Amino acid sequence: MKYNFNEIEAKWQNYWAEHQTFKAENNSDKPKYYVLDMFPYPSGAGLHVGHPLGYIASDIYARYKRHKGFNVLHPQGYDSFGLPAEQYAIQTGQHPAITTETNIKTYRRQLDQIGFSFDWSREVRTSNPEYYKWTQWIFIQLFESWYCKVHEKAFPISELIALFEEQGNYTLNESCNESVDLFSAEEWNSYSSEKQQEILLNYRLAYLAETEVNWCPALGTVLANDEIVNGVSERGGHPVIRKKMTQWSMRISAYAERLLQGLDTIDWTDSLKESQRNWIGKSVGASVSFNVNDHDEVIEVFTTRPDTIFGVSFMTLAPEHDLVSKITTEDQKAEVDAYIEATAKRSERDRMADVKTISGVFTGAYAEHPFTKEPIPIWIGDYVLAGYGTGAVMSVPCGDQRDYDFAKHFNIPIPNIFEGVDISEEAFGDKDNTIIANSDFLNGMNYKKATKRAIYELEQLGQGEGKTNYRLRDAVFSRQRYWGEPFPVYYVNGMPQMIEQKHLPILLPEVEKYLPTEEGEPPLGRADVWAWDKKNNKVVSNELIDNENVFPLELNTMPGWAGSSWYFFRYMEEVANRDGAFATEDALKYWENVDLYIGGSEHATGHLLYSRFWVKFMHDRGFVGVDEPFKKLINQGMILGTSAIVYRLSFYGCQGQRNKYGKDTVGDNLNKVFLSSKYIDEIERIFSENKLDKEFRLTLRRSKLNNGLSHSNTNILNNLSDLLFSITTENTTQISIGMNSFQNLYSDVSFINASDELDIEAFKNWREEFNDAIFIGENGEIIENNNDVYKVGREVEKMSKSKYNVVNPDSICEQYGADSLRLYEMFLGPLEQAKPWNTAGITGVHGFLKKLWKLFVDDNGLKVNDVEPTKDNLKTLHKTIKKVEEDIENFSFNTSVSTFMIAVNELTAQKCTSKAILEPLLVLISPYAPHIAEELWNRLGNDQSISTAPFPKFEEKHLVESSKNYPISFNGKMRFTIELSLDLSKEDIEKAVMAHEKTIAQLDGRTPKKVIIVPGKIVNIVG
RNA sequence: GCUGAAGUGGUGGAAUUGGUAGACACGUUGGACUUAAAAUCCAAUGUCCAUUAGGACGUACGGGUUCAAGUCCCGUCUUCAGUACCA
Repeated sequence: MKYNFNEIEAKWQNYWAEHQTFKAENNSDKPKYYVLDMFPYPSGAGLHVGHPLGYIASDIYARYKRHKGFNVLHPQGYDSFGLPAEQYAIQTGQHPAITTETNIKTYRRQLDQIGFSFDWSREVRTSNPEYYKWTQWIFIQLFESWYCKVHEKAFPISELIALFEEQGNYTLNESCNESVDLFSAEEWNSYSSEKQQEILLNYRLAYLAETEVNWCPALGTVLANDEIVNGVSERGGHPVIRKKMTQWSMRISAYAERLLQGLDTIDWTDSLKESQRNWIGKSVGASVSFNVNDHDEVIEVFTTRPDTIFGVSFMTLAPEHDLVSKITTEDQKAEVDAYIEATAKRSERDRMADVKTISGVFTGAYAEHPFTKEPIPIWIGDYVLAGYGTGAVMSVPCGDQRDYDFAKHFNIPIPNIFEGVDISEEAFGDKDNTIIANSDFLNGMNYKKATKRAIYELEQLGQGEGKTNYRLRDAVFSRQRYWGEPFPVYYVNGMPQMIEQKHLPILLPEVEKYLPTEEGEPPLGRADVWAWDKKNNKVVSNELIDNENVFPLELNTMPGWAGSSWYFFRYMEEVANRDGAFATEDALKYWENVDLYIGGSEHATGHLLYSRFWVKFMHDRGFVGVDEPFKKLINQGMILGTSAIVYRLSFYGCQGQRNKYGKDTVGDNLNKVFLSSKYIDEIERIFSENKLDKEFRLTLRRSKLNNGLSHSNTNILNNLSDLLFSITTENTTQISIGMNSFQNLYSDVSFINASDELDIEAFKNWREEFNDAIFIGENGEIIENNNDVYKVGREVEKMSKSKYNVVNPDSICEQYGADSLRLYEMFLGPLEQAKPWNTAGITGVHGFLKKLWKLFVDDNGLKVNDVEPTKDNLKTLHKTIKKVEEDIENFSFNTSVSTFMIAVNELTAQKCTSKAILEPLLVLISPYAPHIAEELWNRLGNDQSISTAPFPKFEEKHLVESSKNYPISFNGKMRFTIELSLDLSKEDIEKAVMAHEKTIAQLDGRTPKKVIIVPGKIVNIVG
């Protein structure tokens, strides 16, 4: 009986679906375990073999945990709002919902055929109204909250209002925008409701503010920093400019410290935590105010080195700094304006790339040193960034290399305030070995002490204080797009108002076109029915807007990360109970948070930071019990494609006589010629051995080679010469060939066999331009009727359509089966590592599955019986149990596949037919190759799914050995092995080894200086 | 620049605590079966020297510690990912 994987896999996929085998229970005596994948955006291209890698790993873990007696939640869904469907809608007019639905169908079919143990009954889609209702609800909660820095916690805004009414804002410490003025309780109470709302906006965690944004005119939308790659939009590569706009923002900066501290409580990789730490960018130091001479202005700076305050010899402002225009003197105005204009023209990209050029201008103004009262010249320079800190720095050239370079360049004095340090060549930045000098009351102190003292003195003067700065900026939350969550917001006199929870969801309106309006409004500006009737609590036609009862609704939509910041809670709730809340209290309490999260590292500073922020907020407000969403996180590495490259001659150098009609037919066939990769390697070798310039051309002449080169192998060129002349017309007398004579073209990888040989017929028929191609093969033949083979060059790079290296899982499943695909993806290498896909290798794991099958079934049917297992059988089984269990716990799935292969090879050699061995083996394999495991399990007479079977128990006693094959080394080099009993003492081992004939031969009469014996491991003889 | 990860046969990769480097698989070569191909099975396969026996070299490069180093320490180079001229 053959291993008919197609039939088996379809059978069990249907069985699992029908029996809801993987449905999680919210009431269970078992311990819970929540395994989650980053849900996919359903793109039109469907899945390629790289996508399921993480899903396969998480599925193995989920299935393993079920065997281990856990109640496992392993759901899946779709991040179904997003730009591609909208772009498609703009091009074709098809509603994004339809595109999305179609794509989801494809995804589901592809996912199903791989045999995942997802609980689809809990599926979520972020674009479903029943889902985004709760995204809108969370947004409202954020709007209705403020952050108290004293309690490090968010509270309802109503409590802040109560505080304002009682004591104004003089005494409060809360996270708010910088611009808020101080007011007393009386003043607050006297403000109009509008003014109060305006003030409150500065405190809300979701707030409306004018922000500088990355505006992409071509897409008509704002982009996040991580959506911009090299200064152009990630999608489409359009230019991006900076622009001020009124936008919804999220006050994630309030949570900077907690997001940082929380990293210590979760099991993520160091590199990922480090990314987040860098992104949050905490630096501890002081803020210092410098009074500007002859002005009322004060320059605020942030510094991490207040201890170097006496080393300040100038100040530098960002060219965009507000004070620049106020303090610049008449004399310097022209120069300053010119500089500002020049900077504005340079893109952010230019400014960042060009680190070496030092530029700046003196403003003519001076600030006063807080302690010495000396005047300090104020400069502007583009190395100071407006967006970080206060956009101004106190420059200490002796302690900071950039300040040093700037001072040197403009001949500004560089006072030395470090004891015993030479600063004639470069700045001294080593704060751990610093002793301060020439600094009044700081003299003789180290960095730590001087910092404390400087801050103390600044505080006495009222010109500074200790301060912690974070790089993390508030996150812009508005997108000028159609296919996203609409805001539950309408405007009364320009002030945003929330729609009450009971009227949610606010459904996305219909529009005729999905483009921004001609006036530059977002696509929702095209909706005719997009106004809020406050009396009747419903969305009504825009014509009814009267700004008394009917008001305009928000035109922006939410960004992609809104829906993905909380979806893991939605899965916790069974569909039947989903209406009343985003998840019930019981469900949240039972499932808590995600135990294992698997996904790509590209979300390190986006999704993974935003969802932590939302969860912390929801925790503060008591909506959830946990304050971190993902306990353990693993990033799967990318699966790369192995492109196949064919080399086409592309000629510039042919000479000869014209034909009798005077027509130039010289070499006219050569541009159809493809050379096998051997020739390319050889020619490259000849070029490098002779140190030839890339432009050099080898000259091939008819019937003789004349290139004047000394190299080891001219045969290949002679042979090539013969071949090429046989292809060209009679008139060709000379062919020049160089490194640039080859055009590297991609072949579709499906035309390549396991030995890198091209299927020439398939390639010729692939595209018209290749129909009459001529191939020169590895053995120096012009290929006709399989007389030679053509080998392609291979290159590992990202899978992409244009490189024809994309492999689709559908064809793999059809040809080898889902179990082979699953095993092979794991077998490729460590989960977290990037690795190339090469379909050729899949025969290895496929062959393994066939061997496994044959262990159970032969031509007469099932051959498993109740015979007593042998010692060897038991040893193999228990060795395998131990290794596989350790591997799964360590996410080392590649090595367990090898372990299975070894086990099956051994059991085959042992001719094992014992059910006591083979049945537990199936359970071990079932997380990896569930279909074949179910089938054989079923054939062994089990009527329950194998997924309910307990994981086999490892028993040490079967692995206990009585003897060991000792490696005997001489001076650390292993020479031979000796089989010795493990009971022997050190002395006995030494005796046995020294008496052995091979030892005597090896020593050749010498007496060893020393014999190292590690019982059970090794013997090393020195001397 | 900084941070993080990595560098092992022709290829993907093993070696989890310093103890037989190259497991497992692909590919290659030879053989069996077959009219033939596919499939399957058997054997060999790090490099070099040697008919054999055996030997030398070998985990990016240069040093070091150790009876023993892919693994630990110091220095250098290369690749990949992230990032911020961050005061």
